Amino acid sequence: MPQSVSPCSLLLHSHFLPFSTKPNPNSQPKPPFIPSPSTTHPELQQLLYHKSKVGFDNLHDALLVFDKMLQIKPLLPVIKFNQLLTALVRTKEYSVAISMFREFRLLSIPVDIVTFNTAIHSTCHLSTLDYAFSLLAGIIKSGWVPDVVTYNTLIKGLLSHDRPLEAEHLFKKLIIYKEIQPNVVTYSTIIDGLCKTSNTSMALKLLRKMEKLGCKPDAITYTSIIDSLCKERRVDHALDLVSVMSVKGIPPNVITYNTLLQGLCSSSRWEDVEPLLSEMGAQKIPPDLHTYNILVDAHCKEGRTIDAQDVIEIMIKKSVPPDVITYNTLMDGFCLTGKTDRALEVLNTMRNNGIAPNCYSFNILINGYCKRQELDKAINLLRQMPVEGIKADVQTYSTIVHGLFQMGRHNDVHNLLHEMLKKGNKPDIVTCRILLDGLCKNRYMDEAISFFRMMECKGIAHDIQIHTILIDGLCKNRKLDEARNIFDKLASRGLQPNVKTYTTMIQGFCQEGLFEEAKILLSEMETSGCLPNDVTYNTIIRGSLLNKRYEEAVVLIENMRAHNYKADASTTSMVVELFPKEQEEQDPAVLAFCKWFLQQVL
DNA sequence: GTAGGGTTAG
Repeated sequence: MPQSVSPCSLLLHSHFLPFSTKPNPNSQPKPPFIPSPSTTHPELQQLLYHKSKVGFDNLHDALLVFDKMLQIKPLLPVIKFNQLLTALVRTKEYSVAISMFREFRLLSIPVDIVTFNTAIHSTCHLSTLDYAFSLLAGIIKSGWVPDVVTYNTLIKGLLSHDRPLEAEHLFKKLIIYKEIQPNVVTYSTIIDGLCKTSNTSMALKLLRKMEKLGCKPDAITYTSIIDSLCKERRVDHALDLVSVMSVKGIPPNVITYNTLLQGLCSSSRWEDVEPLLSEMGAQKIPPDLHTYNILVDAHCKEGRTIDAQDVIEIMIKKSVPPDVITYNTLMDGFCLTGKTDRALEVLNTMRNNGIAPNCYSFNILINGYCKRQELDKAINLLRQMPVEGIKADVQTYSTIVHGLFQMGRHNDVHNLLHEMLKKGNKPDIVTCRILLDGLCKNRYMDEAISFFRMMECKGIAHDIQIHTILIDGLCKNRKLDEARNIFDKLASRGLQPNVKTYTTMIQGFCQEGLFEEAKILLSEMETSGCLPNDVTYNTIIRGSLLNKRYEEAVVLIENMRAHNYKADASTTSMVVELFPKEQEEQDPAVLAFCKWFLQQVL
């Protein structure tokens, strides 16, 4: 016989409430929800329907509803309990949803395939999928039949846990044994998985295949591929696909347009932004919060914080109030232009507008301070975080550690890393990169090499950036042979050098007078399909000057200009330095080169 | 009543 407070509720209260009772400051004030003995069944049922769409405001409400439901005799239909679980999923309380599902079973509350599917969905959001598959076994053992939703959920779960091969295997098995008829969600899920693992061409093939098999793709199917094409900088292809959608009578929605807008902005296709926004207007698709946030971000990344603020003004006028992401983006914009004081003002503005800063907000500002070498201000913010109920994360600590290393304050690094571990933050690959880089930059080369070996043993050194950092450290500390040794082993380790890796090694060769080797590596880089960037050109040009290869410098500079790259400050100042101070000491070749170069630059 | 797509930071 269920009590007024079920054992499950007690467990949940004691275990989860400390983290979930804080009211959400973003939500409008609402009358407190307390289902009382006078709450009628129809009221409760209506509330359940509503909450299954929007989620609960807090866990406490959810548990009160559950207790109330248990008191009703005869038991409410299964659909109502399913709505309760769905509401928990909407609140992102996945582990609570699973506990509650188990409670259903213990209390012999009837469940159906939808209940199981919702439980599986919750499980897929947690760290392990084992329970999801045991639920699948449970469905079959209990005599139910898993449906297409069950399998779609599991496929998505496998994909989001980085297990694409198992997802593919499951999909193929389902087809072969005719367990289910895949639908548009099945195909869209797999297409998105392919897109997110850089297999866009396979995704396009699957798109054609599903159509051939008579399954009509929808806007979501196309949006996944459009996003992938945009991220690969194939924006024109993405635009073509939108035309295809229109021809096929699949109208793009606001997410499709936002995806494209993001693609245009990241590819600096500003001239195409206005027309896209007009098209949205013509299609009667008003911009949403995401749309505005993309625009704010685009302006900020270009240093146009005034335009970004104008967009925010428009948002407010159009009743699309800015959220924490909007303000964080603006703060980042101010930090990018070195205006940390303005960024701090934004932090206060958001508080005044009733939007609570989150961990990101602090991380952005801390990063801004670290870049300006204002480490004490960064550390003050770190101390302010717990006061506001925000827990610093691994990124907060890594950012400050990076800043401390840049300032040469390696003694403070030690303490901060200890604090980070003590507070339960696990270092990630970025923390490792920062530590390795910091050791190299602070001339702890032997320690850096030992740290690298330790990472190798733990299996986390398999990362091109880690190798590049070590190669750079070795080169800068005049250990070219060791650097070269590691560089030569990259391919056999299955690592592909990137622009930075090549450029670092080229710099190493130039610095040691091995200009021929640098040139060979540059051509190797080009043949491998890795295009030199502005830094590569500036590096090898400085190398050619350092090695007195003026004629080659001329060719390289012309090459660089043909690619629309410019000489940077250090290349330019190097040329200026070359100008002999005394007329009599002039070397005609040097002088000719310098004159030519300055003509090019000025 | 359950499943699939888009925005911020080291």
